[in-house]
Amino acid sequence: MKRIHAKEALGLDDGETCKLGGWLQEIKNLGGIAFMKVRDRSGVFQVVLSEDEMGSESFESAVDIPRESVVLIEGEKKSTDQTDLGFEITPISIKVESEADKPLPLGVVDRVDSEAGTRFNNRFLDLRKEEKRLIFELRDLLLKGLRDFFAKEDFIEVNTPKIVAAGAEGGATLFELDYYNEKAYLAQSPQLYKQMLMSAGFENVYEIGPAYRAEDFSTVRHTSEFISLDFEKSFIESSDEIMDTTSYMITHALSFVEENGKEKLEKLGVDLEIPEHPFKKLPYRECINILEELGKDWEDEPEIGTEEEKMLGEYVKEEYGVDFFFITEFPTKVKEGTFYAMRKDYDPSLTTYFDLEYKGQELVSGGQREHRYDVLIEQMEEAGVDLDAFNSYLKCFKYGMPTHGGIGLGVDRLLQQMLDLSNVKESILFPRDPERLEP
RNA sequence: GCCCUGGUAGUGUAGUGGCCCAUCAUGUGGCCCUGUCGAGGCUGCGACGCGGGUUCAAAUCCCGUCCGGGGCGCCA
Repeated sequence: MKRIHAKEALGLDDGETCKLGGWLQEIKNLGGIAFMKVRDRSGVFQVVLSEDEMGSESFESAVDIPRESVVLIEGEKKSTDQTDLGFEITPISIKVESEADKPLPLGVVDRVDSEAGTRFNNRFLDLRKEEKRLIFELRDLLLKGLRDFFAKEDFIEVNTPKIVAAGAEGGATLFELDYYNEKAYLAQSPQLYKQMLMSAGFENVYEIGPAYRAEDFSTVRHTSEFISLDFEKSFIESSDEIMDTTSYMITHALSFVEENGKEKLEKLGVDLEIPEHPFKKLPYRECINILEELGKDWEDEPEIGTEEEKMLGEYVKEEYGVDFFFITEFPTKVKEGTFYAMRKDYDPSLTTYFDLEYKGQELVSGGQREHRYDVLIEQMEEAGVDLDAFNSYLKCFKYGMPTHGGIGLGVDRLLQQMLDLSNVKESILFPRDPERLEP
């Protein structure tokens, strides 16, 4: 007999036999009668064990099965109003496919909390909890929603190398590795490759892939390995086009999640607000003014740091009732390392670069790139970049490069903020940070 | 990199110099219980991260070390 899920058994007639399988969540033994709670992907079903009907020996061996063992139950379906799913199983046979050790290093349904470190050390058990699995089912919907948008907008999905010879930014955040006796790095960003594809004439591309940063951080919004969504568009007139695409993309993806994940969102208690296109734009300089009005006082140069981001997030929420807003026209000084950022013609102290903030946290960074070879070289020299390391990148600017721009978005952060998760690591199956390489 | 916090049974905690051969819960073992769903009752098991030091006395104070959590910088 083929094994079916608990939800499917719901459709069976009373008295029909079926085979169900899953993880033995708990046994409530009342003496003479006992109830097994078995969990599969679709839900938790109940198996009724009666000593009178089974005989003492099989009753005793059944109630002795350790929690979280994998069991296969063949039995008769019986409707009842005494369980959540509306039925229970009277077993004909109970097979232990894989017995769980005792005690569990992490309780799946225990009435005590566990620390995040303990949970991540035993992530396979942690992920058995419905509320954890739902995060990843919603992540799946989010990625589907994003891909759905790009398909509609005529973008092609690409994959660029993750083993690279040079980084997009400074060297301090690069993971170094040995590449056939040559020095190589894990890619921080697909930035330079996306640009080369613009020169190749692909026009609209996007990539969803890992990015690596060797930063020594300790925050709830950083990880050493994250999934970056990057897109790049050619023949743009200004960075406004990039911002437009970004806000369409996000409204589309969040609507997709809401439409297809209503029940999941509800189970997690998330009230997902779908933003309206276009998103609010606040120039950097204006943000500084707002912050000053809010009572912010700088000793030196005014800057938008983490605290300021949160203040601005609260401000736009109150003032405009929105979770998303762009900080535009980043000063060239703030974007010092970003040598490929195009500056404003009318004021080279400003760039075309912007950030997108979601609930007071940085989610996206992007802008128009400098496509003019000579200007790019100047900016690289100014940034103190070793030009030789970027030969293969620079070459593509010499033989026909259209105007272009794009963004990088932290997918894990988007999910984190969307579901109000306390730490970005909760949105990653097996997160990496300076202290964690396993599991 | 700087700063703040913490490490006590499998899990989560109480205990800040003697009242601690360490509290409670959960778990786990044994026993009782025929409709549980945070089942219930009785009973047992199980821990002070590591190394030094101070003291008559250290889970508690000091130093070092290892390992968590968080803030800032930085960033997606």
